Amino acid sequence: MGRAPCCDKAAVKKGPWSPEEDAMLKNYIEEHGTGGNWIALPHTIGLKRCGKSCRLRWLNYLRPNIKHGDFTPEEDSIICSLYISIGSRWSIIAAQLPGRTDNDVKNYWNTKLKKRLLGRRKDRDAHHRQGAGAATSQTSAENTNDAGERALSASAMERIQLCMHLQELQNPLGAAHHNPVVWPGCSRAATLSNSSFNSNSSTVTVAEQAGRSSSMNGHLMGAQLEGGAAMDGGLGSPSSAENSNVISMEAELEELLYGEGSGSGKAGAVDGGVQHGDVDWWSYDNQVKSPVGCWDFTPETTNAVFQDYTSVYDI
DNA sequence: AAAGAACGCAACCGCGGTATT
DNA sequence: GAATACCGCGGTTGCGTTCTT
Repeated sequence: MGRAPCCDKAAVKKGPWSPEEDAMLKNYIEEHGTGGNWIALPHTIGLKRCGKSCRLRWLNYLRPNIKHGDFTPEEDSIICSLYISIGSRWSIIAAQLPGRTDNDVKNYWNTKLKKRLLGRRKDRDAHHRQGAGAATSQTSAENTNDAGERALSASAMERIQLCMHLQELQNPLGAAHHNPVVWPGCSRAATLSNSSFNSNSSTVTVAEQAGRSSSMNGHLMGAQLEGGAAMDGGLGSPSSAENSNVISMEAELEELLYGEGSGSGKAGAVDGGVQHGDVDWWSYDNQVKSPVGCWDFTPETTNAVFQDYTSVYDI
């Protein structure tokens, strides 16, 4: 038995909101509140809109104190850091940015930040494929790579790349993959109240929030470690069995990230990890002054952000 | 100046979680 | 405990705008 539709699709208007509709909704909610029932609200007002649509319009546009326009470097920093930590949990990330909505943050990440940070990945991939193609024809290793790309969500891949970069900044010789930010199950849960990212009104337990959803959308753990090795959102250090799985996972990730025979996973890494392979795929433009110049803040700032997270996760 | 491509944003869709009956 | 209804979230789409050729 399927779920009943929340509204009569044929009877509701779709598409952009008119100023009149905005005014009706805004006036009513400011005067009466939502009444705790978004589905009934449009009928009450006389709007030919779906209740969900009204809710979205209110939350993303009409609500007081909504901030529109450019994001500040501080906001960029928070978004990047939280994305690394918890992935595409936009509502949680937006909660740390007063006046920003999850939709705003999501759009900003997808259209600006992601491109800025990962824009060079295509180049790297193209370069990698070209090299592999020159050595052999379609190898099984390459096929494995492709399968891995499918298995790992884009979100997970991005987080891995970002974390490796940040860790290499902090410790160029260290194992970038031993990062509880990427492997949240490896460390104890901690709250953002210890970090610089807690809002005035709410303290978000990132690990809890991240583990709350059984689906773990876009999360590496959910995608790759289901079964015996699954690490369930942070309940202590992994067992030795888990460790061995993590190690094999790391090997797999190295394979995915750097290709066959990458060894330590640092193949081609130079100058504090700016480059992987032959492409400085973290750089945004040619005027990069620091390895993270694309973020418009200094390596010190970046390290501070990372330090926040290492402390949050009690490394 | 025109056409096509790329971009950015608002809105929609579908699903999972949770409260209620 | 099961069925139902609603809420909230993340992913995706559609379309207007801007940029490039």
